[in-house]
Amino acid sequence: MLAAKTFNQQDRFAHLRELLRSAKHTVKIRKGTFLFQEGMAAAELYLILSGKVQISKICADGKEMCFRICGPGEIVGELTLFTAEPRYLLTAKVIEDGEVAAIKKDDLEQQLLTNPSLTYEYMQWVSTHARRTQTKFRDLIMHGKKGALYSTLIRMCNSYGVKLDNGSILIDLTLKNQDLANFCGTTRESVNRMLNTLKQQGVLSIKRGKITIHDLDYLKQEIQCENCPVDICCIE
Amino acid sequence: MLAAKTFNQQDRFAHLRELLRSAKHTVKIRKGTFLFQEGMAAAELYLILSGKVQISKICADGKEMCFRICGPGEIVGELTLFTAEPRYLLTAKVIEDGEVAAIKKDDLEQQLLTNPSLTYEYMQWVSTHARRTQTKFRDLIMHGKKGALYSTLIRMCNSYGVKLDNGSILIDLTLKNQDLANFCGTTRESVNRMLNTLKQQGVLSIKRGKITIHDLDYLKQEIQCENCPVDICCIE
DNA sequence: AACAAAGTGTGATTTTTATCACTTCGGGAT
DNA sequence: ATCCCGAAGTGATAAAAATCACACTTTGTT
Repeated sequence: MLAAKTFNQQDRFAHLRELLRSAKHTVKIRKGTFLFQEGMAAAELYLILSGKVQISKICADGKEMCFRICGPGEIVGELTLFTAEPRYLLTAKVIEDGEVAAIKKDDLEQQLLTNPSLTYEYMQWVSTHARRTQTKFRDLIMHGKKGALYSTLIRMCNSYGVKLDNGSILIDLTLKNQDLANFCGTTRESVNRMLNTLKQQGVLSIKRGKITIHDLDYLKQEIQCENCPVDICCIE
Repeated sequence: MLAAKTFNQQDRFAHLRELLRSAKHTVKIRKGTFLFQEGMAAAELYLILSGKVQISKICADGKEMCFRICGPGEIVGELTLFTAEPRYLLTAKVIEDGEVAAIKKDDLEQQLLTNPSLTYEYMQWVSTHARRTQTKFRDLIMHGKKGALYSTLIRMCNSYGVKLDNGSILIDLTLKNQDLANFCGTTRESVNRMLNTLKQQGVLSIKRGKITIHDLDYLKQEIQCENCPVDICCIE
């Protein structure tokens, strides 16, 4: 969310982004550490300046459900805004060194409420986010695990995809089978088997941990995709 | 959402509700008809005055995923707010005769942006909603179909539950096995078998289509419930 | 009361998904 | 080059869930 999308769309959230960029307080983040963990009291949210952060829910039994992978320009911790006793619901793990700007939740709330153009942008942003989450989970639940994987791949094309000359789309993230499994709510082995079938069918190929989708339409067809707008059909 | 909760909580959204109640234009709704259907251009949202409306997504292959069942005091169609080219994403089917107040989307947006206490309440409302949706779908995906059903039952206790003298909780809705299946993303038969097992274990009982939960803790334990706040742990 | 319609309950079977237990591959580090 | 390690790949099996087919109940209607 609030990402500098690879598939260009004009920036509907210019004021909001600008405000966040003006934050004075920045923090370096190191791979393997946590920006925050679920349950922690939350007083700040973060704008990623560089590096990558993975947002996920960690279960009591060790299972992990991954929601998004955030890069430069994205905000994390936004779900704590406008809540009475704010605690992080999710865990933010740093997966690539970088730096974040820390924004005090209270300050930001103040600004969002008092600056009209910010108010408007924020409402638009939250609304888009709600629609996105709803469609995403619908996909994850309604067409079995295969549907969950296909939907995840389609959304990743929209979130992290780079269009190649030959028309294929490179998902510009290094993803292990396990990572993908965590996005879909399935197992590493299942993901592996499904990916290999798709490889054999020529729907995609994988090189050095990066997936290239050759036949996006095939994936869309299989989950009865209705071609929702790109700002809805992406990873959170 | 914005429901007059059966489990009392003070009304954090008093101004918002009041505004909506003041809408002049009301419409009678008849069981079996649709308040709106997905894909339709959306210019209004609705406050339910009486009757019941079911919000769901209908798939190309006939499958249905149910999101919520709304009664008096609840708003439907809110996902269209602050979107550029508004279309309903979901379908609202009337399941009990009643009446709704229709609110012009544009008017409401105007009010939400210009009246500060409304702005604040709306932001709180949307935020709560986002957290709720996220935790709900996490439950639906992470613990298999049994987890999906248990989570749905727990949330229904919070949304529609009436506490009985003996400590049990009556879910005050007439639900068919198929309805529950649509909430959980599973089949009627699976729901039936799971419910019967729970009956035998004394966890719940069913009388005239209404479920009473005797051992809520059992359900919570099975899905590693972390006792999130009631305003998060309910049906949308 | 009799009947139809809708919904529930259940066995048998198939399909999907997870789990377990390995083997193989590929890219650093020594 | 060789060793090592984490990840990928894969067969065998078990468990979970869906599907099919049909009997049984309940509910509402004439």
